[in-house]
Amino acid sequence: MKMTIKEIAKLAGVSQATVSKIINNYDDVGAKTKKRVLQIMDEYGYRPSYSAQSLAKKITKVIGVIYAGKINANFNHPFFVEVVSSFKKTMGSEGYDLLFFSNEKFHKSDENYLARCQHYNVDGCIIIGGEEVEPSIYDLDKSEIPCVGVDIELSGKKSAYIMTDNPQISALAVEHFYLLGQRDIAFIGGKEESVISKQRYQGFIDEMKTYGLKVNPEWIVYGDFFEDSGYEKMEELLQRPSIPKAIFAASDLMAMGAIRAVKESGRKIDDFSFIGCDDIVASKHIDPPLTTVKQDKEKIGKMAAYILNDMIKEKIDQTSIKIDPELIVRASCGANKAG
Amino acid sequence: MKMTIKEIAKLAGVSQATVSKIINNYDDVGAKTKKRVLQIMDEYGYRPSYSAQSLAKKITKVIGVIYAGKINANFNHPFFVEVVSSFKKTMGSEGYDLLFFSNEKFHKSDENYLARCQHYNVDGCIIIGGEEVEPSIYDLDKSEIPCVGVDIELSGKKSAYIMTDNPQISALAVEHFYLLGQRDIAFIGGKEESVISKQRYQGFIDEMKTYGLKVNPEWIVYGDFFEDSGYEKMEELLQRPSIPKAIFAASDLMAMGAIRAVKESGRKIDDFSFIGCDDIVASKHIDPPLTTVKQDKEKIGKMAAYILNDMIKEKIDQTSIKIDPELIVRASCGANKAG
DNA sequence: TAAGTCTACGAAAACGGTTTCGTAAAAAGT
DNA sequence: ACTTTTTACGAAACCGTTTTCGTAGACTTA
Repeated sequence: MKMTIKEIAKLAGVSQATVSKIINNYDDVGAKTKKRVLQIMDEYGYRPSYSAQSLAKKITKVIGVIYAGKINANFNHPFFVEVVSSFKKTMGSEGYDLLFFSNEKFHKSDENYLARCQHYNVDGCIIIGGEEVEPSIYDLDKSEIPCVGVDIELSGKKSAYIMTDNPQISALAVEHFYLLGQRDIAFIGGKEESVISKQRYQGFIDEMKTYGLKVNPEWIVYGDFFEDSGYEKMEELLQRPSIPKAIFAASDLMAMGAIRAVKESGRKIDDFSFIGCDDIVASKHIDPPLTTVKQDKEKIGKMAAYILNDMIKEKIDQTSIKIDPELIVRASCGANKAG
Repeated sequence: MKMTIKEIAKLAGVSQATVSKIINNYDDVGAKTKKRVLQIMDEYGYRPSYSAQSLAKKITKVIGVIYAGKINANFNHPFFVEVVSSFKKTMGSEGYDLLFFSNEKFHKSDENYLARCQHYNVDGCIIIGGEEVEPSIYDLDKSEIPCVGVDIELSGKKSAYIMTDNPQISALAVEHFYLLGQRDIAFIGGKEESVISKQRYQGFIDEMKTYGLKVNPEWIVYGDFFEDSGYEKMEELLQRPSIPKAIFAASDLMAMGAIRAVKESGRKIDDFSFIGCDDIVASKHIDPPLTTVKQDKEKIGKMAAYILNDMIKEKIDQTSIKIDPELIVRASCGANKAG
């Protein structure tokens, strides 16, 4: 049965206060008493109640995990899975558990994320961006709760954010295409409303300009980072009066979709060049192996954890960090294809 | 600033009790009073404290998510990501949030999962198997906390579990190979200690027997469900005095690794046939497109949620469910390759 | 109009801990 | 041997809710 601190105290013949002190490692409790109480706690499998504890202390040791989008889609996007996995690992070693908010609730009530965080009294939270952001996120951002954003720009004084250098991502892709002789370059962005899409678009435009390449507005399209959208958008591209030969997709998944589209259209895949973004596990296995701009997901997750920790401990505030991307060359735009 | 129920009560000129009743939709509170209090709560952005609430009621509306393995690896395995994603969605619509336990804590203390669940007083939990299971899981299993297992057999009276019909998975694979004329079939299992590996192995053996095929013990190897292990195990297989021509891998990721291994060995990929398991997103894109035994991840997650819900509401107990697998034929064992 | 029902609300006891502060006894200092 | 310090512990207030039960007054009913 479920023991309470009171019962343990009685069994041990001490006061609640003493038991509590033992739980919390106070040093004003005698060695033999401590041993005896510990032994009793163990024997009865006593565990302090989290609710009671976090009510009394004002600390929860829980971090809220929030997918900023309206549809929670990114929960299973490989990029975010890896980022969150890394984040979880390092937060875990700091003693935090992760609370994933379901945004299905929004359909039934007027609750918002700030309310949820306050309700649970989380010590801090991580906000996953990459989509059009649910407006209530910004209330959270402005609040007193430490927040770290990934792929979303936060500006509150208890907020920080981290993302790969997005313009740089596009620059790397465009440069690679350029050096390979490609001139007809298309851009398949992610969710158009997201910051990262805008930044990647801007980086794309700028780098094209740098190389004196002209960007064809008909070749700028937007998906949602997932495979299906890459397929659809590539289909559209293939309908254009003039068809691009080099495709930069803002995610590997979309690049995979795009490749599938040209294959299914019956065209020769070798007539096209593809560069993706993320470098997910599958990218090296697909046909053709995908050249991509790698994001350091492990590092992003780890850094996010460090930042959040420091913010919770009030050691820092309001930072923003950019991580360098890296071009991974595989076979999806073999040099021989250009011209 | 953070309001409490007491302050709201004072502002509204009513008692705490009345405010509480409004929060909890009691019907013994007057309409005008209710309106007034509601308006004040809204104005001050009042949110009841989760800790206080769950201390007073005995309900948390939180589900614990536990990866049974010692290393938490499955957190980012595509199969489990999709299962959990589906689970999350349907639990979310029932008003539950998900608490992911970090098992890093184990390195620092003697805490176990039951303790954690009791500590947080979760309403129920989902346990993700597929690995060698951390022993304390079974204490949880035997406890009063409703548990649903995925790919792990639970036996407590408040426990249930769900998994794909594993022997059937192997049977489908072996049959397909057989009908294609393959006779030299190897088996790359997942974590050898896991139930699902054992069941798939058994299914493999049995079906081989059914077709009068002899199983070569040298061709039975075990990885860990991830890509690297598939690569390594295939490398080993390629060292054998006699080399198998058909490989059934217990996960698509391992199949991908195996394919990579034969490619890198310089052998012709078309001389080998591969069947994977799971049907993850990438499988259709790889080279060659992977024939695989699909697991219905969406359904597994959803069913797990339904079961858990029913158990929490004490409508059922101790069920176990098997989901049918489905063979998805692609190009990785083209009929022309057999012989 | 007296008695019985409702309605709307509040007092107060939980829920299971933490933490401040006070103090008796033991140890140390002189 | 007497004061001072330290050690080990407990009383009690508090954290923010929920929930039972009691009751004053308004409303019905006969």
